[in-house]
Amino acid sequence: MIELKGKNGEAVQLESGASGFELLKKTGVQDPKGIVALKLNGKLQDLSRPIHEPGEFELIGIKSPEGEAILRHSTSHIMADAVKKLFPSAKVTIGPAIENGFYYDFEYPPGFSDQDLAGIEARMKEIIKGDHPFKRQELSRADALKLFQDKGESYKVELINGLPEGEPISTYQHGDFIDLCRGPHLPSTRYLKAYKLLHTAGAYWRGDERNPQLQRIYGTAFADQGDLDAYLKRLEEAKKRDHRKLGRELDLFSLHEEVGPGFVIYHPKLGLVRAVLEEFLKKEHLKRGYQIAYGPTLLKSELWKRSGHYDHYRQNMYFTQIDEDQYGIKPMNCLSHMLIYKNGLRSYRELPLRYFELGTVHRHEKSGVLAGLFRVRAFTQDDAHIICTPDQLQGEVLGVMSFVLEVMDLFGFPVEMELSTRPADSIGADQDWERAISALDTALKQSGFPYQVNEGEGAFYGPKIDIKLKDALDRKWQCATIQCDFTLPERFDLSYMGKDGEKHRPVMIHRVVLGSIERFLGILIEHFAGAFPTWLAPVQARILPIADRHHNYAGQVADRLLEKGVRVELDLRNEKLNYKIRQAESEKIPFMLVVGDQEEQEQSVSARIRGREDLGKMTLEQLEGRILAEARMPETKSKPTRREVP
RNA sequence: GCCGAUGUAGCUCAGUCGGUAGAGCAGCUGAUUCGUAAUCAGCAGGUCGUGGGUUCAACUCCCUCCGUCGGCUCCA
Repeated sequence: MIELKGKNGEAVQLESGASGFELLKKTGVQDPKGIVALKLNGKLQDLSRPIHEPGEFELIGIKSPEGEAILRHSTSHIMADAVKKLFPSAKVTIGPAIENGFYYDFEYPPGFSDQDLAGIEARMKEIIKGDHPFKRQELSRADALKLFQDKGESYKVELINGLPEGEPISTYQHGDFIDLCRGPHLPSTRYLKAYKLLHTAGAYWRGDERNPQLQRIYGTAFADQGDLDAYLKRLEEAKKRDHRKLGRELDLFSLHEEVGPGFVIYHPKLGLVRAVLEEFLKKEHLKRGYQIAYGPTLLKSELWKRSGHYDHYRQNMYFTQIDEDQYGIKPMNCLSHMLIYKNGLRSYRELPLRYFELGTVHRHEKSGVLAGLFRVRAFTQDDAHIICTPDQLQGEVLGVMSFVLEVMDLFGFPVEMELSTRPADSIGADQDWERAISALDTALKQSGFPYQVNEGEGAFYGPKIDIKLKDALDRKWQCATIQCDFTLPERFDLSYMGKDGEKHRPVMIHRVVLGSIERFLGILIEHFAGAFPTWLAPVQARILPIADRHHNYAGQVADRLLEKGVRVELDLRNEKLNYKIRQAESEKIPFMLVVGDQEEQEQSVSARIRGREDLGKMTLEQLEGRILAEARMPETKSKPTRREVP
């Protein structure tokens, strides 16, 4: 007999070698069918596996994150089974659970189309009905190789050969379908109640574009139909908020085949939002001791060679010729800022110098990655380069982090942080990289924020902290980034006079807060579903007179608000109030101000707020107070920085 | 760039078996002067993404290219 302890301290006596099912019975859990696996001493395993060791156990419910992952992984096996039955020439590769679902990659040169999905789903249904248990088997490397070689599953053979010595090799079988797999899995196919295949896609074997392209099928599965429906509804909701759709409907921006892919045309409404956002950014940067700079779009290729961009970033750059010289169109804003710094002798007393530029950059992105405002070929960054002494580096990184957090907080976005280290294609000395990484790492630790490390994902000139925000639909977006750079100061021979009267090398931080204005606007559009907060709304109030005889008074109300800087529009069209309201609502205008006989007599308005009901009548003073409170540009809590003559 | 899908009026979408296009909304004109999500009537609007091919005849079938969408790789 062995003793197992549950999470809540309950002890269960079990015969050594008994299965998880027996353990399940002994715990007397309410809904045994809702338990899909077991965690034994921290390791997940199938319910069917025998238990030999005492220790701690945890029952994994189908609705828990781990349970859902198991459910989805098993669903991918069942789908692979169905695909092999319908398309016997398809070769299986890998099929993991992912966030919100799963996929399975097949080598199947004819490719699957979305029409095939219904057939595959139907076949899956039959397999599920068969109530086949998932059976685990461990086998020797030689047996495993033979098994999959005989089946002609060359990708599985490659995977087995890649497994480290000593790692147990296991297969899972349900019905007559066997797959190389670590597990664990559902007890049987019947546990799968709610699933849906979503779409097909191409994907490279092992994610490398030099490898053959496989056919991927994405799907998802949930514990019950309700959860699946809720998820599908969320996808629908996301579709409704798609900034490309709203961009058209709200007349915000457009992209044109005749202009070129990835080049955004701002319509006046989004132009206004952008202008307000940029004003906000300028204020916040000035407040924090940044100085505004501007550089040209074209710089001679010689300069890009010096910076390393020509050798390491050329495939993303555009070049052009002027007279005898080749010029590069800037993909980053740093070079001009380097030249500002170099324009004179610098003293340690001047540092840190923080150059801020709303700089428009052009990058040659692959055609397949372009998407609305999210991924474009020309975009404007709220970019800055901080040049400081090595001693100041840590503090500056922390300063940028708190800047980003304050701004994200103001918009109401939660954030996540990531640290990216040295990539394969990079420049600079090892020791500089180490110093830079440790500077960022220390700053992160000091901030107390949890973070994840992405090995080899840094920029070619230095490591970076990426800050990702989460929007209203819980989707993550890369916006802010803080990059540490020792090599550009080296390449441009930047220096400053130290206290000791010697020349020293400064370090540099590249950083953006919102990142790309285009991307950030796209995120805002989706986050707010097009209903911008009043301070950003292109039109803040619209005045809706009931009949022609109220036009004069409507004009007076408009003038009064206009004088206070409110963005007001008059709807003097010969239409019924209902029509005007409907239109103002669909244009997401925050304040709708109805004026008729009563209002004119009382010198008031009847206000309606977007998405809500009638607020009732209010005097013009009340109205002004209310609108101005919402229309004022918000500010982060940081106090302005003093400036001294160095 | 690669895999798959897709492209008809400003927008959303019909268009059968191949016989050169239709609706709603938006627009314009007129009537209506109206109290919290669409007043009525009339008019106008399209080189069916591009170029080529098959055919007596192509929005429809085939090929090319371009754009877009979903992914892969990449990324702010």
